[in-house]
Amino acid sequence: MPPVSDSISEKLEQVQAGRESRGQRTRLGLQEAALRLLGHDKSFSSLSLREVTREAGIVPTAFYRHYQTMEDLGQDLVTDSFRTLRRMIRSVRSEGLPDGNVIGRTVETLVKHVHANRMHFQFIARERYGGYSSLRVSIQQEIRAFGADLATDLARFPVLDRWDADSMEMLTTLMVNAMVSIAEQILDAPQNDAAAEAEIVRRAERQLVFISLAVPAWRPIKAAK
Amino acid sequence: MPPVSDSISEKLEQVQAGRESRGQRTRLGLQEAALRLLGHDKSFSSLSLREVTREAGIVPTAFYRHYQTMEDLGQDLVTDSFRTLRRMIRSVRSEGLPDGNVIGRTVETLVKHVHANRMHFQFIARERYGGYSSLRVSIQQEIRAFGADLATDLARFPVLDRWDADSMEMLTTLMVNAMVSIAEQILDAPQNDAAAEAEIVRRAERQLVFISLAVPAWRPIKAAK
DNA sequence: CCGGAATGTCAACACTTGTTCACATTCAGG
DNA sequence: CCTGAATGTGAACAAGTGTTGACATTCCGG
Repeated sequence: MPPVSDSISEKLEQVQAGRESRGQRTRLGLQEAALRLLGHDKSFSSLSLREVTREAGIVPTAFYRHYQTMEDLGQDLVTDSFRTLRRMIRSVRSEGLPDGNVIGRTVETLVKHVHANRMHFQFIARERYGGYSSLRVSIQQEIRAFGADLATDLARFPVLDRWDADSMEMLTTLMVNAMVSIAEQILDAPQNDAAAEAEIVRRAERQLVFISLAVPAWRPIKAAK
Repeated sequence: MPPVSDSISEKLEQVQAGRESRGQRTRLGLQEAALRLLGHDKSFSSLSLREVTREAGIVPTAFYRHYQTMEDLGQDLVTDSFRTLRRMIRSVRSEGLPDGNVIGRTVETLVKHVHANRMHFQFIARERYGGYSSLRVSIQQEIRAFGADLATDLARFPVLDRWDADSMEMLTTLMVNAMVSIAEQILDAPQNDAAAEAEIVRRAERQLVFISLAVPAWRPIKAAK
């Protein structure tokens, strides 16, 4: 169970022998090198091709065997990062219907996954509004898709299944924004500071509880269609 | 009434003659040049010293007469951007107590000011989670301060004046996040597309109304102090 | 008006960058 | 096994970068 490469191995469907080809391996190496460099303060857009290849232990020209430009590498990172995100929400969904406090469990899993995929989340946070515009729109699209997923999940709740699409979208964007904010706070908090992190979690849960309080009071205009 | 320089002229209190000194002028020129370049897709961190001086119509070495490093220029831009933000909230506050729908007026003023200071807001959005870490923390501090301002404003409302500080902070961060999100959406929307913008405003108002619906249901634990 | 501080200019440096080309190595399949 | 494709390597280029030092200009206060 290699810790990272499985996210890649899913990608190649036509390679019958489970081993990744050499190309795929260094391709992955480039992605990991970029993520590693991103941790150290810089943003992806201010990351040079040579820097990445150097970190990946490869000569600059070899880069072109895999990507035409740095922007393409970024695209790969976007899709990969959101693959892990989707996996997360899938795991939450599979834990059955709301029995305990859903909010607490959701926040907990979110935090756990942010830690497990720290660099991917960092990349997303940094590129969401900075750097290459193509990456920006990709990220926005993926976030919207994530919100849609969340909507189908929420539709299984007692009251919400009667809501119109517009109201649903409003609620999900509100929650997605909250979750994004949580992830960013976790990333900015000092690592291995359990107290600070607990405080963040506490506040996040209070926020979500507060939001949920508005649900019964909302009158979704279903006839407006 | 020079459109931009007034935000700077406030700065110099010891210059008695209303005219800015040559130094202040080119200093301002550098800031404007940076903002101008930022509009064209790049982020501040991936902006070279020479690029800025070139845009400002100045030789690279002259830069050092005003700033020690690009990061310092960024700091100036941060404080300047938030000066306009504070001015905005002040204007909303001075419009008297809540008579009409507060939410509508707030969103409207926000959108107006985003347009009036488009490049400043763009800078903030881009650097909030990218690039130089020193700028990141400055921005976070300023945003927190903005939330505190909002809290004192909200404390004049009937119900909220009984809330404890913790609950107040939760509410303000929720609203600030919403406003930040609005600003970012406005920035990303195609300019001069009134329809798209109206849609954004509509959604934003619905979100804020929704949030406000939770207020009566919330039980602030004041004794928890 | 004049002398010193503030500001701006020019030339040069040592580096890094993206991209190219020709050449070496590795690999997979007939 | 051997051939062609995939992948990696090395040298070289033109251009851009941050920073330095010495020199010119502008400006303001005594």
